Amino acid sequence: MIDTNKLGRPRKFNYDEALVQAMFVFWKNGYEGASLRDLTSAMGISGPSLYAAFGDKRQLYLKAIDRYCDADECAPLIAFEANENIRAAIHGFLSEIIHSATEHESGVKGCFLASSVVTTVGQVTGVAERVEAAIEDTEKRLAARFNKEIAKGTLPTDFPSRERAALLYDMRQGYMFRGRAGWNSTRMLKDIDARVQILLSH
Amino acid sequence: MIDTNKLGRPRKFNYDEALVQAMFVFWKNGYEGASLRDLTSAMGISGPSLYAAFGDKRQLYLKAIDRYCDADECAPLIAFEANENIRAAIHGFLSEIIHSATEHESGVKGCFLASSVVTTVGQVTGVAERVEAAIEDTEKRLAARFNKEIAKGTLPTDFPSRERAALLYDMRQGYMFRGRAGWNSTRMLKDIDARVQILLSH
DNA sequence: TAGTTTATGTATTGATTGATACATTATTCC
DNA sequence: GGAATAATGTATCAATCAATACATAAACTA
Repeated sequence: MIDTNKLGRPRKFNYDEALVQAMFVFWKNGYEGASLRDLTSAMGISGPSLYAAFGDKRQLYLKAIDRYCDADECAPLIAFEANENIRAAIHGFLSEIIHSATEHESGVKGCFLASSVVTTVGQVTGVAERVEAAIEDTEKRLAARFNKEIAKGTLPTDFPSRERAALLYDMRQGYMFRGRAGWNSTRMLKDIDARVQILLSH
Repeated sequence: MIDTNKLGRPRKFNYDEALVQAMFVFWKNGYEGASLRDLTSAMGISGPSLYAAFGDKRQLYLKAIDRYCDADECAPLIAFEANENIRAAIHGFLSEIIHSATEHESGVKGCFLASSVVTTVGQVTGVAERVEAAIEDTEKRLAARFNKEIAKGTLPTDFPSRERAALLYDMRQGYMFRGRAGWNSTRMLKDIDARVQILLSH
Protein backbone atom coordinates (compact mmCIF):
# COMPACT_ATOMS: atom_id res chain seq x y z
CA MET A 1 0.00 0.00 0.00
CA ILE A 2 3.06 2.22 -0.21
CA ASP A 3 2.67 4.78 -2.94
CA THR A 4 5.23 4.04 -5.64
CA ASN A 5 3.29 5.80 -8.35
CA LYS A 6 4.90 9.04 -9.40
CA LEU A 7 2.12 10.02 -11.78
CA GLY A 8 -0.43 12.71 -11.03
CA ARG A 9 -0.62 15.38 -8.39
CA PRO A 10 1.30 14.41 -5.25
CA ARG A 11 -0.35 14.04 -1.84
CA LYS A 12 -0.20 16.98 0.49
CA PHE A 13 -0.38 14.79 3.59
CA ASN A 14 1.68 11.94 4.97
CA TYR A 15 -0.12 8.64 4.58
CA ASP A 16 1.21 7.00 7.75
CA GLU A 17 0.80 10.03 9.97
CA ALA A 18 -2.79 10.41 8.84
CA LEU A 19 -3.40 6.72 9.49
CA VAL A 20 -2.03 7.02 13.02
CA GLN A 21 -4.33 9.96 13.71
CA ALA A 22 -7.27 7.97 12.40
CA MET A 23 -6.25 5.10 14.68
CA PHE A 24 -6.36 7.42 17.68
CA VAL A 25 -9.85 8.56 16.79
CA PHE A 26 -11.10 4.98 16.42
CA TRP A 27 -9.27 4.04 19.60
CA LYS A 28 -10.89 6.81 21.58
CA ASN A 29 -14.38 6.79 20.11
CA GLY A 30 -14.84 3.30 18.72
CA TYR A 31 -15.79 2.49 15.15
CA GLU A 32 -19.34 3.83 15.04
CA GLY A 33 -18.45 6.61 17.44
CA ALA A 34 -15.84 7.93 15.04
CA SER A 35 -17.56 10.15 12.49
CA LEU A 36 -16.04 11.08 9.18
CA ARG A 37 -15.82 14.62 10.47
CA ASP A 38 -13.84 13.45 13.51
CA LEU A 39 -11.56 11.46 11.26
CA THR A 40 -10.90 14.03 8.54
CA SER A 41 -10.45 16.72 11.16
CA ALA A 42 -7.85 14.73 13.11
CA MET A 43 -6.13 13.55 9.94
CA GLY A 44 -6.01 17.05 8.55
CA ILE A 45 -7.42 16.06 5.18
CA SER A 46 -10.69 16.38 3.33
CA GLY A 47 -13.33 13.70 2.83
CA PRO A 48 -12.49 12.97 -0.81
CA SER A 49 -8.79 12.70 0.06
CA LEU A 50 -9.62 10.17 2.74
CA TYR A 51 -11.67 8.06 0.36
CA ALA A 52 -9.10 8.28 -2.39
CA ALA A 53 -6.26 7.20 -0.12
CA PHE A 54 -7.89 4.70 2.22
CA GLY A 55 -11.05 3.45 0.52
CA ASP A 56 -14.03 3.83 2.80
CA LYS A 57 -14.44 4.07 6.56
CA ARG A 58 -14.26 0.32 7.09
CA GLN A 59 -11.06 -0.10 5.11
CA LEU A 60 -9.48 2.80 6.98
CA TYR A 61 -10.50 1.06 10.20
CA LEU A 62 -8.90 -2.22 9.16
CA LYS A 63 -5.73 -0.40 8.13
CA ALA A 64 -5.66 1.30 11.53
CA ILE A 65 -5.95 -2.11 13.21
CA ASP A 66 -3.09 -3.50 11.14
CA ARG A 67 -1.01 -0.48 11.90
CA TYR A 68 -1.64 -0.95 15.63
CA CYS A 69 -0.72 -4.63 15.52
CA ASP A 70 2.49 -3.86 13.65
CA ALA A 71 3.70 -1.02 15.81
CA ASP A 72 1.95 -0.13 19.03
CA GLU A 73 1.69 -3.56 20.51
CA CYS A 74 5.43 -3.99 20.19
CA ALA A 75 7.03 -1.78 22.84
CA PRO A 76 6.32 -4.06 25.82
CA LEU A 77 7.16 -7.14 23.76
CA ILE A 78 10.55 -5.75 22.88
CA ALA A 79 11.20 -5.04 26.54
CA PHE A 80 10.24 -8.63 27.22
CA GLU A 81 12.44 -10.15 24.56
CA ALA A 82 15.45 -7.90 25.04
CA ASN A 83 16.16 -8.56 28.71
CA GLU A 84 18.32 -11.61 29.32
CA ASN A 85 17.07 -12.15 32.84
CA ILE A 86 13.60 -13.67 32.70
CA ARG A 87 12.48 -12.13 35.96
CA ALA A 88 13.52 -8.68 34.80
CA ALA A 89 11.99 -9.38 31.38
CA ILE A 90 8.55 -10.09 32.82
CA HIS A 91 8.88 -7.13 35.13
CA GLY A 92 9.76 -4.91 32.20
CA PHE A 93 6.95 -6.26 30.08
CA LEU A 94 4.33 -5.67 32.74
CA SER A 95 5.49 -2.20 33.67
CA GLU A 96 5.64 -1.24 30.00
CA ILE A 97 2.08 -2.53 29.65
CA ILE A 98 0.89 -0.55 32.63
CA HIS A 99 2.60 2.53 31.28
CA SER A 100 0.97 2.27 27.88
CA ALA A 101 -2.35 1.37 29.47
CA THR A 102 -2.47 4.59 31.45
CA GLU A 103 -0.30 7.17 29.73
CA HIS A 104 -0.36 6.45 26.06
CA GLU A 105 0.27 9.36 23.70
CA SER A 106 -2.74 11.40 22.54
CA GLY A 107 -4.56 10.55 25.73
CA VAL A 108 -6.03 7.28 24.54
CA LYS A 109 -6.13 4.63 27.22
CA GLY A 110 -6.00 0.87 27.26
CA CYS A 111 -5.40 -1.43 24.31
CA PHE A 112 -6.87 -0.46 20.95
CA LEU A 113 -7.92 -4.05 20.29
CA ALA A 114 -9.22 -4.80 23.77
CA SER A 115 -10.88 -1.45 24.42
CA SER A 116 -12.39 -0.58 21.06
CA VAL A 117 -11.91 -3.03 18.23
CA VAL A 118 -13.33 -6.02 20.07
CA THR A 119 -16.74 -4.34 20.15
CA THR A 120 -16.99 -4.53 16.37
CA VAL A 121 -16.04 -8.18 15.97
CA GLY A 122 -19.43 -9.43 14.78
CA GLN A 123 -20.20 -6.16 13.11
CA VAL A 124 -17.36 -5.15 10.79
CA THR A 125 -16.12 -7.72 8.32
CA GLY A 126 -12.43 -8.45 8.69
CA VAL A 127 -12.06 -7.57 12.35
CA ALA A 128 -12.44 -11.02 13.90
CA GLU A 129 -9.56 -12.58 11.97
CA ARG A 130 -7.30 -9.70 12.86
CA VAL A 131 -8.04 -9.86 16.58
CA GLU A 132 -7.56 -13.62 16.64
CA ALA A 133 -4.30 -13.33 14.74
CA ALA A 134 -3.08 -10.59 17.08
CA ILE A 135 -3.67 -12.79 20.13
CA GLU A 136 -2.00 -15.72 18.43
CA ASP A 137 1.05 -13.74 17.33
CA THR A 138 1.68 -12.13 20.68
CA GLU A 139 1.26 -15.36 22.59
CA LYS A 140 3.65 -17.13 20.26
CA ARG A 141 6.32 -14.52 20.85
CA LEU A 142 5.80 -14.73 24.59
CA ALA A 143 5.96 -18.51 24.48
CA ALA A 144 9.13 -18.45 22.39
CA ARG A 145 10.85 -16.38 25.06
CA PHE A 146 9.78 -18.87 27.74
CA ASN A 147 11.02 -21.74 25.61
CA LYS A 148 14.42 -20.10 25.41
CA GLU A 149 14.39 -20.01 29.18
CA ILE A 150 13.54 -23.70 29.42
CA ALA A 151 16.46 -24.43 27.12
CA LYS A 152 18.70 -22.40 29.40
CA GLY A 153 17.49 -24.47 32.32
CA THR A 154 15.99 -21.61 34.29
CA LEU A 155 12.44 -22.88 33.90
CA PRO A 156 11.13 -26.40 34.49
CA THR A 157 10.30 -28.57 31.50
CA ASP A 158 6.99 -29.89 32.82
CA PHE A 159 4.99 -26.67 32.50
CA PRO A 160 4.06 -25.70 28.91
CA SER A 161 5.27 -22.34 27.69
CA ARG A 162 1.99 -21.72 25.94
CA GLU A 163 0.16 -21.80 29.27
CA ARG A 164 2.63 -19.41 30.76
CA ALA A 165 2.37 -17.14 27.73
CA ALA A 166 -1.43 -17.20 27.80
CA LEU A 167 -1.42 -16.22 31.45
CA LEU A 168 0.99 -13.37 30.85
CA TYR A 169 -1.17 -12.24 27.97
CA ASP A 170 -4.22 -12.23 30.20
CA MET A 171 -2.36 -10.10 32.69
CA ARG A 172 -1.70 -7.73 29.83
CA GLN A 173 -5.39 -7.63 28.92
CA GLY A 174 -6.33 -7.15 32.54
CA TYR A 175 -4.08 -4.12 32.91
CA MET A 176 -5.36 -2.68 29.67
CA PHE A 177 -8.93 -3.12 30.84
CA ARG A 178 -8.20 -1.50 34.18
CA GLY A 179 -6.36 1.33 32.47
CA ARG A 180 -9.33 2.07 30.27
CA ALA A 181 -11.57 1.92 33.32
CA GLY A 182 -9.53 4.69 34.89
CA TRP A 183 -7.11 2.92 37.26
CA ASN A 184 -3.86 4.80 37.77
CA SER A 185 -0.47 3.21 37.26
CA THR A 186 0.70 3.19 40.87
CA ARG A 187 -2.31 1.12 41.82
CA MET A 188 -1.33 -1.49 39.26
CA LEU A 189 2.43 -1.34 39.57
CA LYS A 190 2.48 -2.57 43.14
CA ASP A 191 1.30 -6.08 42.34
CA ILE A 192 3.86 -6.69 39.63
CA ASP A 193 6.24 -8.53 41.97
CA ALA A 194 3.55 -10.95 43.05
CA ARG A 195 2.73 -11.65 39.42
CA VAL A 196 6.32 -12.25 38.43
CA GLN A 197 6.54 -14.62 41.35
CA ILE A 198 3.42 -16.51 40.28
CA LEU A 199 4.51 -16.71 36.65
CA LEU A 200 7.83 -18.28 37.59
CA SER A 201 6.62 -20.62 40.30
CA HIS A 202 6.44 -23.67 38.05
CA MET B 1 -37.22 2.38 39.34
CA ILE B 2 -39.95 -0.15 40.04
CA ASP B 3 -43.30 1.15 38.91
CA THR B 4 -45.48 1.61 41.96
CA ASN B 5 -47.69 4.21 40.35
CA LYS B 6 -51.14 2.88 39.49
CA LEU B 7 -52.32 6.03 37.80
CA GLY B 8 -52.72 6.38 34.06
CA ARG B 9 -52.73 3.85 31.28
CA PRO B 10 -50.74 0.74 32.18
CA ARG B 11 -47.70 -0.38 30.24
CA LYS B 12 -48.22 -3.00 27.59
CA PHE B 13 -44.66 -4.29 27.90
CA ASN B 14 -42.56 -5.72 30.69
CA TYR B 15 -39.97 -3.22 31.84
CA ASP B 16 -37.28 -5.74 32.78
CA GLU B 17 -37.69 -7.92 29.72
CA ALA B 18 -37.43 -4.88 27.48
CA LEU B 19 -34.33 -3.75 29.36
CA VAL B 20 -32.68 -7.13 28.87
CA GLN B 21 -33.37 -7.01 25.16
CA ALA B 22 -31.88 -3.53 25.00
CA MET B 23 -28.84 -4.83 26.84
CA PHE B 24 -28.36 -7.53 24.22
CA VAL B 25 -28.48 -4.96 21.44
CA PHE B 26 -25.89 -2.76 23.16
CA TRP B 27 -23.82 -5.83 23.93
CA LYS B 28 -23.79 -6.97 20.33
CA ASN B 29 -23.50 -3.63 18.55
CA GLY B 30 -21.95 -1.29 21.08
CA TYR B 31 -23.41 2.01 22.18
CA GLU B 32 -23.14 4.01 18.98
CA GLY B 33 -23.73 0.91 16.88
CA ALA B 34 -27.11 0.39 18.50
CA SER B 35 -29.62 2.56 16.72
CA LEU B 36 -32.98 3.51 18.18
CA ARG B 37 -34.58 1.35 15.50
CA ASP B 38 -32.48 -1.63 16.59
CA LEU B 39 -33.45 -1.02 20.18
CA THR B 40 -37.18 -0.43 19.80
CA SER B 41 -37.41 -3.35 17.40
CA ALA B 42 -35.71 -5.76 19.80
CA MET B 43 -37.61 -4.41 22.78
CA GLY B 44 -40.92 -4.64 20.97
CA ILE B 45 -41.96 -1.11 21.83
CA SER B 46 -42.24 2.23 20.07
CA GLY B 47 -39.88 5.17 20.32
CA PRO B 48 -42.03 7.30 22.58
CA SER B 49 -42.60 4.34 24.90
CA LEU B 50 -38.87 3.87 25.19
CA TYR B 51 -38.29 7.50 26.01
CA ALA B 52 -41.15 7.60 28.50
CA ALA B 53 -39.93 4.51 30.33
CA PHE B 54 -36.16 4.81 30.18
CA GLY B 55 -35.35 8.45 29.50
CA ASP B 56 -33.03 8.74 26.52
CA LYS B 57 -30.57 6.42 24.84
CA ARG B 58 -27.80 7.15 27.31
CA GLN B 59 -29.96 6.47 30.37
CA LEU B 60 -31.20 3.25 28.83
CA TYR B 61 -27.58 2.29 28.26
CA LEU B 62 -26.64 2.97 31.88
CA LYS B 63 -29.64 0.97 33.08
CA ALA B 64 -28.57 -1.90 30.84
CA ILE B 65 -25.09 -1.78 32.40
CA ASP B 66 -26.53 -1.83 35.91
CA ARG B 67 -28.79 -4.69 34.98
CA TYR B 68 -25.79 -6.65 33.66
CA CYS B 69 -23.74 -6.03 36.78
CA ASP B 70 -26.60 -7.14 39.00
CA ALA B 71 -27.51 -10.29 37.16
CA ASP B 72 -25.36 -11.60 34.32
CA GLU B 73 -22.02 -11.32 35.98
CA CYS B 74 -23.23 -13.46 38.84
CA ALA B 75 -23.51 -17.01 37.51
CA PRO B 76 -19.80 -17.84 37.61
CA LEU B 77 -19.39 -16.06 40.93
CA ILE B 78 -22.08 -18.16 42.51
CA ALA B 79 -20.39 -21.28 41.22
CA PHE B 80 -17.20 -19.97 42.78
CA GLU B 81 -18.71 -19.17 46.16
CA ALA B 82 -20.95 -22.20 46.46
CA ASN B 83 -18.35 -24.93 46.15
CA GLU B 84 -16.65 -25.83 49.42
CA ASN B 85 -13.54 -27.20 47.79
CA ILE B 86 -11.40 -24.31 46.57
CA ARG B 87 -9.90 -26.27 43.70
CA ALA B 88 -13.34 -27.26 42.46
CA ALA B 89 -14.58 -23.72 43.06
CA ILE B 90 -11.94 -22.18 40.80
CA HIS B 91 -12.51 -24.88 38.25
CA GLY B 92 -16.24 -24.19 38.31
CA PHE B 93 -15.73 -20.45 38.07
CA LEU B 94 -13.45 -20.69 35.07
CA SER B 95 -15.58 -23.19 33.17
CA GLU B 96 -18.68 -21.11 33.83
CA ILE B 97 -16.80 -18.10 32.50
CA ILE B 98 -15.73 -19.95 29.38
CA HIS B 99 -19.28 -21.13 28.87
CA SER B 100 -20.78 -17.67 29.12
CA ALA B 101 -17.96 -16.25 27.01
CA THR B 102 -18.76 -18.53 24.10
CA GLU B 103 -22.38 -19.64 24.34
CA HIS B 104 -24.30 -16.89 26.02
CA GLU B 105 -28.01 -16.62 25.26
CA SER B 106 -29.07 -14.44 22.32
CA GLY B 107 -25.78 -15.13 20.58
CA VAL B 108 -23.85 -12.33 22.27
CA LYS B 109 -20.30 -13.24 23.09
CA GLY B 110 -17.83 -12.18 25.71
CA CYS B 111 -18.43 -9.86 28.63
CA PHE B 112 -20.76 -6.90 28.12
CA LEU B 113 -18.44 -4.64 30.06
CA ALA B 114 -15.19 -5.89 28.57
CA SER B 115 -16.43 -6.28 24.99
CA SER B 116 -18.68 -3.27 24.53
CA VAL B 117 -19.06 -0.91 27.45
CA VAL B 118 -15.37 -0.28 27.91
CA THR B 119 -15.22 1.42 24.51
CA THR B 120 -17.49 4.20 25.73
CA VAL B 121 -15.67 5.00 28.96
CA GLY B 122 -14.44 8.45 28.00
CA GLN B 123 -17.43 9.07 25.82
CA VAL B 124 -20.63 8.42 27.76
CA THR B 125 -20.99 10.07 31.13
CA GLY B 126 -21.57 7.59 33.94
CA VAL B 127 -19.87 4.61 32.37
CA ALA B 128 -16.41 4.91 33.93
CA GLU B 129 -17.66 4.77 37.52
CA ARG B 130 -19.78 1.75 36.75
CA VAL B 131 -16.96 -0.21 35.16
CA GLU B 132 -14.60 0.61 37.98
CA ALA B 133 -17.19 -0.37 40.57
CA ALA B 134 -17.89 -3.63 38.74
CA ILE B 135 -14.22 -4.61 38.83
CA GLU B 136 -13.97 -3.64 42.47
CA ASP B 137 -17.09 -5.55 43.51
CA THR B 138 -16.18 -8.74 41.72
CA GLU B 139 -12.61 -8.73 42.99
CA LYS B 140 -13.79 -8.19 46.53
CA ARG B 141 -16.08 -11.21 46.34
CA LEU B 142 -13.30 -13.31 44.88
CA ALA B 143 -10.90 -12.14 47.58
CA ALA B 144 -13.44 -12.88 50.32
CA ARG B 145 -13.66 -16.46 49.17
CA PHE B 146 -9.88 -16.80 49.24
CA ASN B 147 -9.79 -15.26 52.71
CA LYS B 148 -12.20 -17.92 53.92
CA GLU B 149 -9.77 -20.47 52.58
CA ILE B 150 -6.86 -18.88 54.40
CA ALA B 151 -8.89 -19.06 57.60
CA LYS B 152 -9.53 -22.72 56.97
CA GLY B 153 -5.81 -23.25 56.58
CA THR B 154 -5.90 -24.50 53.00
CA LEU B 155 -4.06 -21.46 51.67
CA PRO B 156 -0.86 -19.87 52.96
CA THR B 157 -1.09 -16.61 54.88
CA ASP B 158 1.80 -14.87 53.16
CA PHE B 159 0.17 -14.35 49.79
CA PRO B 160 -2.53 -11.61 49.71
CA SER B 161 -6.00 -12.65 48.64
CA ARG B 162 -6.40 -9.47 46.64
CA GLU B 163 -3.53 -10.48 44.38
CA ARG B 164 -5.01 -13.90 43.90
CA ALA B 165 -8.41 -12.39 43.21
CA ALA B 166 -6.99 -9.89 40.72
CA LEU B 167 -5.25 -12.66 38.86
CA LEU B 168 -8.40 -14.77 38.72
CA TYR B 169 -10.28 -11.73 37.50
CA ASP B 170 -7.75 -11.20 34.73
CA MET B 171 -8.20 -14.81 33.69
CA ARG B 172 -11.90 -14.05 33.46
CA GLN B 173 -11.26 -11.01 31.28
CA GLY B 174 -8.88 -12.99 29.13
CA TYR B 175 -11.43 -15.69 28.44
CA MET B 176 -14.09 -13.10 27.71
CA PHE B 177 -11.76 -11.38 25.27
CA ARG B 178 -10.91 -14.62 23.56
CA GLY B 179 -14.57 -15.58 23.41
CA ARG B 180 -15.45 -12.34 21.70
CA ALA B 181 -12.56 -12.88 19.31
CA GLY B 182 -14.09 -16.19 18.27
CA TRP B 183 -12.21 -18.85 20.25
CA ASN B 184 -14.27 -21.94 20.96
CA SER B 185 -14.74 -23.35 24.42
CA THR B 186 -12.76 -26.57 24.00
CA ARG B 187 -9.70 -24.55 23.09
CA MET B 188 -9.98 -22.64 26.34
CA LEU B 189 -11.19 -25.41 28.63
CA LYS B 190 -8.05 -27.45 28.28
CA ASP B 191 -5.82 -25.03 30.14
CA ILE B 192 -8.08 -24.72 33.15
CA ASP B 193 -6.16 -27.29 35.16
CA ALA B 194 -2.88 -25.48 34.68
CA ARG B 195 -4.50 -22.26 35.82
CA VAL B 196 -6.02 -23.79 38.92
CA GLN B 197 -2.59 -25.16 39.69
CA ILE B 198 -0.96 -21.76 39.29
CA LEU B 199 -3.59 -19.97 41.35
CA LEU B 200 -3.09 -22.33 44.28
CA SER B 201 0.68 -22.62 44.15
CA HIS B 202 1.30 -20.04 46.83
C1' DT C 1 3.80 22.13 -24.95
C1' DA C 2 -0.16 18.99 -25.11
C1' DG C 3 -2.02 14.98 -22.90
C1' DT C 4 -2.49 11.89 -19.02
C1' DT C 5 -2.94 11.02 -14.33
C1' DT C 6 -3.99 11.77 -9.67
C1' DA C 7 -4.97 14.66 -5.60
C1' DT C 8 -7.55 18.72 -3.78
C1' DG C 9 -11.47 21.84 -2.49
C1' DT C 10 -16.24 22.93 -2.47
C1' DA C 11 -20.61 21.62 -2.33
C1' DT C 12 -24.04 18.37 -1.83
C1' DT C 13 -26.33 13.81 -1.93
C1' DG C 14 -29.98 10.44 0.04
C1' DA C 15 -30.26 7.88 4.16
C1' DT C 16 -30.28 7.42 8.87
C1' DT C 17 -29.66 9.29 13.34
C1' DG C 18 -31.73 10.44 18.14
C1' DA C 19 -35.63 12.62 19.76
C1' DT C 20 -40.68 14.79 19.82
C1' DA C 21 -45.53 16.71 18.81
C1' DC C 22 -49.94 15.45 18.93
C1' DA C 23 -54.09 13.05 19.21
C1' DT C 24 -55.88 8.78 21.23
C1' DT C 25 -56.65 5.17 24.59
C1' DA C 26 -56.72 3.07 29.07
C1' DT C 27 -56.50 3.25 33.82
C1' DT C 28 -57.28 5.33 38.81
C1' DC C 29 -59.09 8.80 41.97
C1' DC C 30 -62.79 11.57 43.76
C1' DG D 1 -69.53 9.60 35.74
C1' DG D 2 -66.07 13.20 35.11
C1' DA D 3 -61.36 14.82 35.95
C1' DA D 4 -56.62 13.61 36.21
C1' DT D 5 -52.82 10.83 34.86
C1' DA D 6 -49.97 8.22 31.94
C1' DA D 7 -48.93 5.11 28.10
C1' DT D 8 -49.63 4.22 23.04
C1' DG D 9 -49.46 4.92 17.90
C1' DT D 10 -48.54 7.68 13.98
C1' DA D 11 -46.04 10.83 11.90
C1' DT D 12 -42.29 13.74 11.67
C1' DC D 13 -38.54 16.84 13.17
C1' DA D 14 -33.72 19.00 12.46
C1' DA D 15 -29.15 17.20 12.61
C1' DT D 16 -25.83 14.26 11.33
C1' DC D 17 -24.28 10.26 8.96
C1' DA D 18 -21.16 8.06 5.24
C1' DA D 19 -20.19 8.84 0.69
C1' DT D 20 -19.74 11.32 -3.92
C1' DA D 21 -20.01 14.75 -8.21
C1' DC D 22 -17.59 18.04 -10.28
C1' DA D 23 -14.38 21.41 -11.41
C1' DT D 24 -9.60 22.74 -10.39
C1' DA D 25 -4.64 22.13 -9.50
C1' DA D 26 -0.22 19.92 -9.74
C1' DA D 27 2.73 16.51 -11.02
C1' DC D 28 4.88 13.25 -14.91
C1' DT D 29 5.26 11.57 -19.92
C1' DA D 30 6.03 11.81 -24.62
